Amino acid sequence: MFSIGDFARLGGVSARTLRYYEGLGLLDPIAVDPATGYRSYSAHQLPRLNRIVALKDLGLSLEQLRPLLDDLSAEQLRGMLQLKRAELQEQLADDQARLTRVEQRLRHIEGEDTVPIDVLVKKVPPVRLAFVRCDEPGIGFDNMQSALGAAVLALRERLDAAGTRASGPMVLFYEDRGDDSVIPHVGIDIGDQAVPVDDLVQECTLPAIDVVSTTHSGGGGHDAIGPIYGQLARWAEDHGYQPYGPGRDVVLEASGGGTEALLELQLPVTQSG
Amino acid sequence: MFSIGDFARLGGVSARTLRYYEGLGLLDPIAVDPATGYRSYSAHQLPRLNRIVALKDLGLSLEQLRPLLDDLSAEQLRGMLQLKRAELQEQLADDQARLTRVEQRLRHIEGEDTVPIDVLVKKVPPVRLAFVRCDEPGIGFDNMQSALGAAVLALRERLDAAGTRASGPMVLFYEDRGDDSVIPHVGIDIGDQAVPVDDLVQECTLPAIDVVSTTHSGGGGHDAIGPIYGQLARWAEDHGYQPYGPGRDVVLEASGGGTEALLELQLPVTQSG
DNA sequence: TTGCTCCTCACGTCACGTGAGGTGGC
DNA sequence: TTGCTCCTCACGTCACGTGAGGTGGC
Repeated sequence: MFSIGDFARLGGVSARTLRYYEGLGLLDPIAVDPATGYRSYSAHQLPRLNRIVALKDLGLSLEQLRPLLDDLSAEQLRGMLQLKRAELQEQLADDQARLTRVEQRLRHIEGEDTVPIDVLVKKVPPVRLAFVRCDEPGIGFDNMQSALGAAVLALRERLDAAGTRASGPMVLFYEDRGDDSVIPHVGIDIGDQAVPVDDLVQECTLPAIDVVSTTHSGGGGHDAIGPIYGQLARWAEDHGYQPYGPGRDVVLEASGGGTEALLELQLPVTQSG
Repeated sequence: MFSIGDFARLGGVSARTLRYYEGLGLLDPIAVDPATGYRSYSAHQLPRLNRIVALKDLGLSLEQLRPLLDDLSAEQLRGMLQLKRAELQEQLADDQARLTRVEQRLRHIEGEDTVPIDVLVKKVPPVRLAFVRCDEPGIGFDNMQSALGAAVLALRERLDAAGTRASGPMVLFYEDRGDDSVIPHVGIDIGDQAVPVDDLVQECTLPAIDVVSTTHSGGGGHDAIGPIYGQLARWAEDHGYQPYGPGRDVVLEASGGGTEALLELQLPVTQSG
C-alpha cells in the first residue's frame, strides 16, 4: 500500500504521470479515499507500471502499448514491434537526410559556395497555353530579351483582338532541339477558352510535372538564369531528385513602372526513390 | 497580387498555414480588405515564403528560423545550423539505440529467449538501515530462506523492544566476500532514529546509487533470483550501462496470508557513456 | 441560382509540466 | 503552528488540420 508519491518514486515517474495514466485507464489505483480523494497503490501494480515505462521507452505511444498490457502474447508484441521498427527505420533515414543537408549547407557557407536556400519541390498542374515560338534565325543570347518582348506583345495583341481573356502569368518554356540548344516559347494560360490559331499563335497543353522551384528577381536578364538552373539541378540531386528536360520560367511580376521583374524558375524532376 | 489561395499554391503550402504565419508575424499579406477581410499577397513575398519552407525543412522551428529571415548573414545562419546539426546527431543516436533495442526484442521473441520487459533505470537515494548479518557457517542456498526469515524476526523483535519505528520495506543486500561468494544482510529503513547496536543488530547507510530494476513475484525462493540478476546484467549492457557489485532486493510485499511476496531487484550500474 | 473561395472562431493533436488555490496529517 | 503531501482544475506545448457557420464574387 503506497501513497501516490511513494509509488511514483518506486516506478521512476511523477505523481502527475500516474494521474494521467489513471485518466487514460492504463493504471487505476487500488483504492481512492472517498473523503479526501487520496489514492492508494499496491506493490503488485509495480510490474504493470514498469511495463508501461519500458514499452514507452521502445517508442510506443500510450495507445499502442495499451493492448500489450493485458495480452502479453508474443504475437501481439511482435506485431507492434515490427511496426515500430519500420517507423524507426524510416525516421532514421529522414533524419539522416536532413543532417546531410544541414552539413552540406554548412560546408557551402564556409566555402562561399552559393547555393540558393529558398528552393522547394512542388507539383505543377497541367496548363493550357496560347504560345508563340521564338526561333527566328538570328536570335541569340544577346537579343533574346528583345525577341521575347516582341513575342509577348504580339501574343497579347492577337488575344486581345480575339477577345480572349488571359489572366494568368506569362510562361517561358523551351523545347529541346536535340543539338544542345533549345527553342524558346512564350505562352500564357488561357484556361479552356478557344484561341485563334494561325502561323504565329498556337496552342498546347503542358503536362503536369513535379518541379524544383526557386525565385529570381529581375537583374541580369537571360545571362543570369543559366547558372541558377545549374544550382537547381545540383540542389535536386542533393535531395534525391533527378532533373530531366529543360525548365520553365513563370513571370510572376513583369518589370516596368519601377518594379523589378520576378521569375519563378521551375526545373522538372523525377523522384529517384 | 495574389489571393491567399493562389499564393498558397505558389508556395506549396495551405491557406491555413499562411494565416498561421501571419499570426506569428512571420509573413504579413501586403493588404487586407477592410470590408471583407480578404488578404492580398505580392509575388515579391514568394522568396520569403520559400525561405521559411526551406529552413523548416532543415529542421528549424518557426521561432528558430524567424531571425534568419531578416538577417541573412552567414554568421547567424551558421550558428543555427551548427546547433541543429548537434541536435540531429543526438537524435539520430537516440533513435538508433531505440531501433537496436526493438530489434533485439524481436530476436528474443523469435528465439524464445526470455529477457524481462519491465526493466527500468532509476536513482536510489541513500538509506539508513538497521541490519543483521546472515553469515553463520552452514548457511547455503538450501537453507538461506529460513536463515533470512529468522534474521528478519530477530531484527523486528529488537527494534520493537527498543521502540524504534521502522515503517519502510525490508532490504536484502550482499557484501562481496572477494572469493566469489557474498555475505547476505537483511536490513530495514530506520530514517534518522537511533538504534540499539549490539553483536546482532548493526547500522549503516547505504549510498545513493543508479540501478537497473525489475520486479519478481514470489515463487521459487532464492534459486529463482540468480538468473534474473543475470538478465538484469544483460539488459544493462544492452542499454549502455555497466553493472558493478552485488544487487539489493527490496521486499515490497512480504508473503503470507495468501499473498505472494513481491521483490524489487536492483542491480547497481554506472552509465558507460 | 450554384459553386468556389474566402472569412473567423475553436477544438484536437501527445504526454505530460507547471502553476493556482486549497486541504489533510504529523 | 509549520512543512509536506495530496487534491482538482486549467493553461501551455508545436504547427498546423479540420470542421462549423457564414459571406463575397462570378
